[in-house]
Amino acid sequence: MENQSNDKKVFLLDALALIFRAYYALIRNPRITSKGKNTNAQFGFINTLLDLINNQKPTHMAVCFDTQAPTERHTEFTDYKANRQEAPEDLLAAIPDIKKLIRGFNIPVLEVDGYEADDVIGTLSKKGAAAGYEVFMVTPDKDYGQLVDGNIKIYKPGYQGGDAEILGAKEVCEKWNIKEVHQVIDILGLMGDAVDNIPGIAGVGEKTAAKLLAEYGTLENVLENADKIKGALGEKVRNGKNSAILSKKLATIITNVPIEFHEEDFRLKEWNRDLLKEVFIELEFKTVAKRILGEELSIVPGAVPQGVQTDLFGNAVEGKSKAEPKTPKAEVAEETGDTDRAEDGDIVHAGKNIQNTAHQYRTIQEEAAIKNLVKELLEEKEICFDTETTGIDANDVELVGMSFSFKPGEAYYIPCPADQEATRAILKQFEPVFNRKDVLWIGQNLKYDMLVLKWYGYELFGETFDTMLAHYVIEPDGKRSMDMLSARFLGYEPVHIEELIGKKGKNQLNMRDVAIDKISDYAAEDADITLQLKQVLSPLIKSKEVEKVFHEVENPLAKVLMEMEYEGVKVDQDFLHEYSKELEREAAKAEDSVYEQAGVKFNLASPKQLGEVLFEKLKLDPKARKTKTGQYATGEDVLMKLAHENKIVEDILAFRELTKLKSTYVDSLPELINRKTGRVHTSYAQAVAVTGRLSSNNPNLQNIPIRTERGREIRKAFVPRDSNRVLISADYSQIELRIVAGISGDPAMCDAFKKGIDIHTATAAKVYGVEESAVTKEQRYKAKSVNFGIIYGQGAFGLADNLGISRTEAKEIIDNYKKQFAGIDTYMESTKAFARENGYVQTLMGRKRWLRDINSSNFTVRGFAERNAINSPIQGTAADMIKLAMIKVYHEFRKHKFESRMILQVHDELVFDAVKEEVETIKPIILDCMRSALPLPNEVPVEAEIGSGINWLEAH
DNA sequence: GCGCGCACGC
DNA sequence: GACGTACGTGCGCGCA
Repeated sequence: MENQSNDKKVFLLDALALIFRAYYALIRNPRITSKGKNTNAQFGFINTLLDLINNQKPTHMAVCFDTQAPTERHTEFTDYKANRQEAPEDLLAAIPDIKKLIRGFNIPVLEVDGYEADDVIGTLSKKGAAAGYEVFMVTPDKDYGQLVDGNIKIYKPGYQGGDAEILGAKEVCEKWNIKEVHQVIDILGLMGDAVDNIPGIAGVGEKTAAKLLAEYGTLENVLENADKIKGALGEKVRNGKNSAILSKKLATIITNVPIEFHEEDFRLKEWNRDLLKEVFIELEFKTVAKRILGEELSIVPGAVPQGVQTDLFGNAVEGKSKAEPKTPKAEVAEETGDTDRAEDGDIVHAGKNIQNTAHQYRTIQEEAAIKNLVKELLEEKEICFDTETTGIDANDVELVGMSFSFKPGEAYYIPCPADQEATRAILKQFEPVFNRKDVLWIGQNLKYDMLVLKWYGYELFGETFDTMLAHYVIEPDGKRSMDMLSARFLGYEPVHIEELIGKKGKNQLNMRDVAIDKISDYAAEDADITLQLKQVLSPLIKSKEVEKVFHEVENPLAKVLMEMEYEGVKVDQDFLHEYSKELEREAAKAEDSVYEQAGVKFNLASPKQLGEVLFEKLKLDPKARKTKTGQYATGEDVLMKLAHENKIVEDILAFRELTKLKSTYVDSLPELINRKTGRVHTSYAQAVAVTGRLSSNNPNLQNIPIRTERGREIRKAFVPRDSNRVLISADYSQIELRIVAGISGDPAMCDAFKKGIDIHTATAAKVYGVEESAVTKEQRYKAKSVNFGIIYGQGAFGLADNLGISRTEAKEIIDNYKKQFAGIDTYMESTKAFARENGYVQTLMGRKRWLRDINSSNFTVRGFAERNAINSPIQGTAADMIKLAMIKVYHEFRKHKFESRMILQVHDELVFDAVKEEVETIKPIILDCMRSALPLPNEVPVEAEIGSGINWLEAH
């Protein structure tokens, strides 16, 4: 389309279709109850219009308004389903506003009674092209049909002009490269439910329909010969006759519309600014009005009003505009006057460009030179330290070199030879430096470097400033590789590691294989950059007011985590081996049973194939849900709904569970056992989860099964390292709810915790207005779900889904909950208000999460931000608390010189590999550390439970 | 190599 | 049918 000159284009907008789409987007979401002015109908229309004007700069345009709105055809459509008959009323309500907008923008209107925009373009295909114009039609999906040589040419979804026939859906899909049948409907300018009716017969899928059409030629022939069609199919065809005819009528484009093409009728004129202003005020489009009218934006490219960069359905439109879109971040900064953002921007420019700055990187190998360096390092107050190693698993690498930097632009690299004795000798010379207590160690992900050192027997005693963690507390979302941080905060792109060792893959080199002078430059630069990053990030830590969580939580924790990773946990290989065989047998049994019942062999592990078998071959559910990629959804929730009627589903679920357990846990764990220690050493990611939680990988020990009988067995494989030890597990009880109670100060909930009443029972008693002793199991279960939902900021919809109850009932429960626990409702509202005001929310330790979308005018985006606003302080405070507890436990253990070790953290649980004689001594210490780590407001008590046993399952 | 669907934890 | 459902990691499939 690029080669089309603008003055040869005419754009047609089907206003009614646009409103229709917006309207359905509205009513499909039950949470949208607003019937106010500022609805999606108007908004969607203006978005599409502005998008078009800004991107395509048409000189000629017309709105094709289906004037008999709803026209005969639209009326028929809404009759398809009785419950949608309310549609036209609201639709009509929006029309006057749309008309005002059209007048404001001074767009020519084509009013042709009783015809669709489709018909108009169909007709113009015969008449308009002669005038030398290309006619484009903007459909609700913003796909274009182009008029070429009197025919409408289809780009992406489009429609066939002229005397359009209804094609078999399959044929249409093939012809226009469309995956989903419902898109055909969009193409034809119709809406949703007619999906089932292409070619108009309910219950006849596209494949069957195509077959029928191929056999009889036309739809009319199919219907005429309906009696000859055998069985259920014939029945369906006969029953669906009327809707088939209607479908065809709906989709047929009329090409004899009484309209003539006159160039001047389509030419765009000046906007009527006064009228626009009036309409915008009326519709409360304040932001749009300000941007369109307050500034000279008009239709100049590069001046796309950012406030309307969402599509018809309220989704953010990315990269559609030729103008460089501002990031949402920038937008927030602008709207809230967030000076910190501006500060960030300044830093990029204020930062030194290392490339242009004289630097001195030196490789230190001679003993005398090392002595000199050590002497110097003993004097410095702050030292940046970095290691180069042979791999990324710190528990299984050799040191290749170390770099130090203490002055920007200067750095030293000390190569360490493959001969480990020689490397040890070099390290020995640095021992006094490592042992310094009066030094601040600076590094990027120091946990890694400390772990490498630990394997060589050294420890860093000084305090630490980890640039990765600094960035984590400054900006918990977003990426933070060193290259990225350098580019962003120093304005410099460092040498990328792939330039040394090649792209990742089987041919990637080992650091050991790279020439020393090459590594030296790279490694020294890393230390230099990290040092400079510290200078930049340090003031940001202060200005963002996150010193507390940074200095008191994250930095000290890194060392604790390092030690836990170093210790590892022993797994019982024999047990897993046996269990693997058992799982294998059972999985095979379930698999065979599925094939037998399905009557066909396929790959059961493939959701795609399974979906086809279940819903096409076995036809278990004629209304099977599909995923966004067009596959049948076969998730657990979907299958469970079919479970009571079909034994095959049971077997499928069993197969899923068994193979999941086998592949993810039983068979993988032994492969991650470290050769040196015979244990698995997980790695904790300290700067990944936006809420402040840790995450665990290689292996992930935070998702070991516990829910099901068979899954739970796996916990038996986690054992103490020798027979003189046991495992201890200590976990917080209802910690997140206690935090909710504490920070909201809700008297009812605080009281329940203070009295030590089971919180879900207490909740049920309140919500259902009964005595605690009279609460039924079901009431407690429902109350538990509500409590759970509160923590996640979930609404009635999610609750209903979770409990399998109606949304009405869910809403009732929630309303009652809010009444009984008014403090919680207030907390949720005030948290959202705080977020709107400040652009962030925070935990008790001052850990912040910035919510740039909290003031978004898009309800979906804003809703997401609002849920985060509620959830993050809760989840984050729980994360702060256990992190503080871990630091406390670690220091207590060191102080008492216990040999027992903390080895795992699973969000609200700590696991210890404990020496038997110490068990009774350390249990109260652990509990005390956990309870006192972070006292909650309003005297809400913090409780923890503890147990021990010969494996993790028993300890729990 | 990557996106997706699915499933495990808290 | 499409919209949404806290925070994570990892597996196998299917496609490029």
